[in-house]
Amino acid sequence: MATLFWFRNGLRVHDNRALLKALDYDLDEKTSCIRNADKKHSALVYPVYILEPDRLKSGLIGPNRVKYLQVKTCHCREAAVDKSAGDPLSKIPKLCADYKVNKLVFERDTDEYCRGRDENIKELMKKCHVQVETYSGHTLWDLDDIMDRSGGQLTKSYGPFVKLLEKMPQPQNRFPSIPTMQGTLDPHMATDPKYDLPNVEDYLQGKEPTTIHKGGESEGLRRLDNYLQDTTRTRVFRKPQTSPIDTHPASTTILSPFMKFGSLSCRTFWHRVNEVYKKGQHSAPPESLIGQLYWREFFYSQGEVALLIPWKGYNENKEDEEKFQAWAEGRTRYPWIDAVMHQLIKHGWMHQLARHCVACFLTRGQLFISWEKGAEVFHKYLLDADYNLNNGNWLWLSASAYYTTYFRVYSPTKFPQKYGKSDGAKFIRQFVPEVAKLPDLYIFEPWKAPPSVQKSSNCVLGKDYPHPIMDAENAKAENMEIMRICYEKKVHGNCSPKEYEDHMALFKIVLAKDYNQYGNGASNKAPRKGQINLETAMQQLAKRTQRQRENN
DNA sequence: ACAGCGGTTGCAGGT
DNA sequence: TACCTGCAACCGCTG
Repeated sequence: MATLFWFRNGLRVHDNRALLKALDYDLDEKTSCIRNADKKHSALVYPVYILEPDRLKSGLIGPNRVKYLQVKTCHCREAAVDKSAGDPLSKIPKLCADYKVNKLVFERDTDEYCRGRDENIKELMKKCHVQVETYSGHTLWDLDDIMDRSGGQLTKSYGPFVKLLEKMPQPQNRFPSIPTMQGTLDPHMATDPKYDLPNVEDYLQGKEPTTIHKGGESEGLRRLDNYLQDTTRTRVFRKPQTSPIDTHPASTTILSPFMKFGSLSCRTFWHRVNEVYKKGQHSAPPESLIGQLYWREFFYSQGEVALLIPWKGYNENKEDEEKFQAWAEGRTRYPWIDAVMHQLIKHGWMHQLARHCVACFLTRGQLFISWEKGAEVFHKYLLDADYNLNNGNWLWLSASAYYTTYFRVYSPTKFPQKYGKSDGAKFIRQFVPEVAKLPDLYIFEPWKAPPSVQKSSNCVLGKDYPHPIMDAENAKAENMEIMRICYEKKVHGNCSPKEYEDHMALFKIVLAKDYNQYGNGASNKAPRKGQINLETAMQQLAKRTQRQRENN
């Protein structure tokens, strides 16, 4: 009899509990040791990876991530992987029949779509009399254990969540790499061309991959080694202190794509970092390197949240749709925003704070367009695109849930200058050639360059380079006022279903931009100290811009 | 029940 | 350069 091992995430042979189980190793779960490492294998194991053409062809996945799957995603190349393509619901039963399999093993998935798909597979397998074994492995803790420990009511705040994690037993130690797969595989696998790696050329949509980032298990482990070699950097790592404009080298680890595919084990990451922490003082969550792993755990653990802020984007008018497209393609003519979007499209990776800037711009900052539309664009282009983490971060940043200080808005012009004018300018020049010749002084705001400078920089506004799609300061003031009203009426994050009707009624009012009705006057609460309505906000803005003009 | 506290990463203007 | 405050006053969680 034989076992089918289905690779999805968890594309690795190091610390792969599910794969070891499929190979019928006797594991000591307490010490993460293999008791019978030199065992003689009696059953055949067929590892498969199934490309899902519907998902690849639908345009939901860009060429960079498609290509990422083609590189040696894990050492299993040596073991040969069936190049199956098709819908798993029809493919898996067929593979089971072809290989005369009586057991299917895979690592449990974390997202909605995959969990639903896996439930269907389990039902099918019941009918085929194939036993199904699944194992947790993509997260540091089994997500069910986290939920149990929280008493079914999981906090929406990171701090208490970390306290919860710290009360849990330590993450399981990493399992050793598989001793050998020799003798377990169908001997034909080594020579039969159908076991070659999947050919993904068909799914590239005629576009060439442009990313500079490499994938694969070896590369992930090498990157981790390389980063941890600098023990001081590892110990003092504080995420908000790292820089979004550093590219060569980046100021963070860029291990997220490996974590997404599971070609680097989160337990390997956790234990290796903690080994370095033993060498001296170190930073702590949320800012530390371990803290980053806990953010991942946080968003994987979160369930549904109510989405009540009336973002634009679904009954959109033409103007909003054009603005959305401009954002998505890096044509807002705010060079920092466009540069980050071009980095996304070209390389498939940006620093977290760069993601914040463009996400803020699309949602509560400037365009007030739904975070879901932004999340779709990120999902298509990011190498590390992950349903839970992507959506969770968009909810956070748009202040739809989790994060509530909506009045802290990233400036599309000032933010990149925090890291030094010349370095910020260098980043923009890398990705927005139209403004590359502008001096550092004007590259963040080309429309402020005097005509002579525009001319000598081949960047004449309205001729070589269009004007911005809207005034960021005005849009910010207007949107912040809508957000203020939403928050005042508790139209955000998690609300109880019984409040829903009230909120729906408010939507209509907010959507109709009837701000003043719902500003100070119509509120049943006394106005808070300092509360302003839209009109006042606009007046203040006018005053500020007047002052700026005088100073210039 | 409710006041007080803490919250990964804002900005502008100051020392 | 690194840190301070004022802005206006949000939320979830804790005791």
